[in-house]
Amino acid sequence: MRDVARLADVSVATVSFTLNNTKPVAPATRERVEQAIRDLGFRRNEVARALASKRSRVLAVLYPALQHRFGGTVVHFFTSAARRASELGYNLILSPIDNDAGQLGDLTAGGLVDGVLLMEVQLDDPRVTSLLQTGTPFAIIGRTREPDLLTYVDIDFETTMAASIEYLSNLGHTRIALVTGSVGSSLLTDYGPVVRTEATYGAIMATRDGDAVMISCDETPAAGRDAASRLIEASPDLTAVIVMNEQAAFGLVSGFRNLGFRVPEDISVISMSSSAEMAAMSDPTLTLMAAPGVELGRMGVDALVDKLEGRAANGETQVLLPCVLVEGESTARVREGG
Amino acid sequence: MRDVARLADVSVATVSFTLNNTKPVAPATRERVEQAIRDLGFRRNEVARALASKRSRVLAVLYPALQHRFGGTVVHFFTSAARRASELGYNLILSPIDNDAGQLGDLTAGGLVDGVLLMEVQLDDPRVTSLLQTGTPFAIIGRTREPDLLTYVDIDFETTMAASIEYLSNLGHTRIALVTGSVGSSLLTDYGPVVRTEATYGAIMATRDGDAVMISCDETPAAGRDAASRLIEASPDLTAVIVMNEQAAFGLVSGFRNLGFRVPEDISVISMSSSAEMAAMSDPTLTLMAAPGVELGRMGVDALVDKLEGRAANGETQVLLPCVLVEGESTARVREGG
DNA sequence: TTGTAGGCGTTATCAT
DNA sequence: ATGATAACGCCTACAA
Repeated sequence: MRDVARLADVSVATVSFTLNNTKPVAPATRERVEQAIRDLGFRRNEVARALASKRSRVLAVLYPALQHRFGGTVVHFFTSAARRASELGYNLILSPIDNDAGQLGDLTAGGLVDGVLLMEVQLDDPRVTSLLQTGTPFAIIGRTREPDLLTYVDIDFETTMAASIEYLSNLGHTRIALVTGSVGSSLLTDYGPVVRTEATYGAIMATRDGDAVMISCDETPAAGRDAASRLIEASPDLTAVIVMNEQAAFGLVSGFRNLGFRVPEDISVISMSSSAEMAAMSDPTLTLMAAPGVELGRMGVDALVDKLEGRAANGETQVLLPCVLVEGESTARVREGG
Repeated sequence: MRDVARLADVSVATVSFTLNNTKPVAPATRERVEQAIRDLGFRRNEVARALASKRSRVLAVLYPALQHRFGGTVVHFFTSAARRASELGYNLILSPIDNDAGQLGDLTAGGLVDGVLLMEVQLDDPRVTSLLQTGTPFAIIGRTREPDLLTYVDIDFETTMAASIEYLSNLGHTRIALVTGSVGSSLLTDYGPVVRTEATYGAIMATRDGDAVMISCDETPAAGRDAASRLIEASPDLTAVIVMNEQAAFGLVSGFRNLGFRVPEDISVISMSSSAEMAAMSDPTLTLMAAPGVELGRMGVDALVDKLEGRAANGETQVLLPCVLVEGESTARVREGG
């Protein structure tokens, strides 16, 4: 930068001003500076910039290293978030964290990270508390139990569930079961997506004829096959299933088939909050409510950067995005007498 | 750090020395310093450190934003690489890049990134040339056509293919076909995994009885179903298929089923360089050669960091890892008379 | 073994 | 509109 200043015959300050548009610069000098920059192939040193400005323009996305989803949604999310960050002049660092404890302190305390994107948040998440205490700016992908004062971007499970039931209803289904996921059994009661989905399902079904039948199973195809049996046992005449368990959805379909039920002729299956790539791999292909991974990534970054740049005008940004219906071959009008 | 020095009654230099083990420090003073650090909850500023030492301890993983695989392998890779980086005191930033062109210059020129991990490299990759020109330290996940002078970590497709054929041979199969993947048609001839796999397949089959039958199709289940027909047409009496196309493998199985061939009774299918999570979602579950995503991530980072820290003793690090066989339900002994 | 002091390359304040 | 210059917080010869 000194070299640029010398070549353009101005001071380093002026170079900085034109580079950042931080102060008015005469068109003539600006041109000289830009020419010099071009001639020298100059790139400003981001590290020095970060030190002087006390802002590194680096974001971190925190996600649980174990117990993660393998679906295309995660990759979509990462990619989208990284791209949006890049567009806004930021970089995105990946931080898989094992325990729920305080190794996130290392990141932010080091000054390398301006803000944090928190994934797979629990309803009562110790990491949120920790981030609040250290005063680290952060945005949540998901929602805690009381998210009113927090910045978050989440899937609108309530709307999505309503739309799923509505869709099946329009096909004539009344006996609609719900299958959710679990990892071990501990997370069940504290995992927002499951809790909200089950609550909404229960509430809507209560206003209708059919019984509410919910079960949950591990996130594996094998568990899904097993779930099919349990489902038939619990509700022999069901005609439709909503599954929020990407892996189990596959097992469910083959489980039903093994039990002599055809999908979709006898039983319709809809995979909720899944990815299109996954759903297409099933045979028959699954009708799904596609998780908005790309949008979540983009809007999560937007929300965080807004906050970092003091643009979070009125309070905290809070966004809810519904999944979008993609029709596959796993749903059909209810059979006669069903 | 000034505060720490004052509290411990030493100079800032001494604090730095004990923090970095960069010069011998008397046990007594070291203890005082560490106590002071604890008392003050001091964290050294990584940005300042980076500026002064000219090393940011930040790595970037470059991967094509579009045209990416959705399998669990990518997530495994990212997670493993990020964790290993963290263990070594580095951070990993995610850089999806669109065009093959020079936006990677921005990254490295800014001084924010010490080194680069290059994914999904083509046999003749312009990015490699670019990185060489700018003198950016980098390690490749994959191999170029002439990788002798480069640092790389790649799947050993040759060994994996040999093992796959061997496995099927031992089950009595002789008529073994190969299905590879393609995105559009452009990448086919310049994509290392496909080229090496096909070459090895061809070479091995040439030494055996059975004809070599290779086809390729897009990375979608639908294309896989179509491929099943083409395969039967080309080789009506085949008894086994090796698929290096995770998505198409699913379509292949259902395609065969639709054509009246049972898997594995009539035709065995083995999915090469896939992820266990994916393969388990098939019904029947797929026998696979599991891609070593975790190992690739770890070793890729190791290779790069070795290079950065001048520890790349004798020339460039070059690692080849074979996929490991995981038996599923999609392979069986060849049927009588097959 | 420890201290002193000069950078590292920008930003930002205060003059001019 | 532009220029000097003091931070920014740490590392690292060089001295002691």
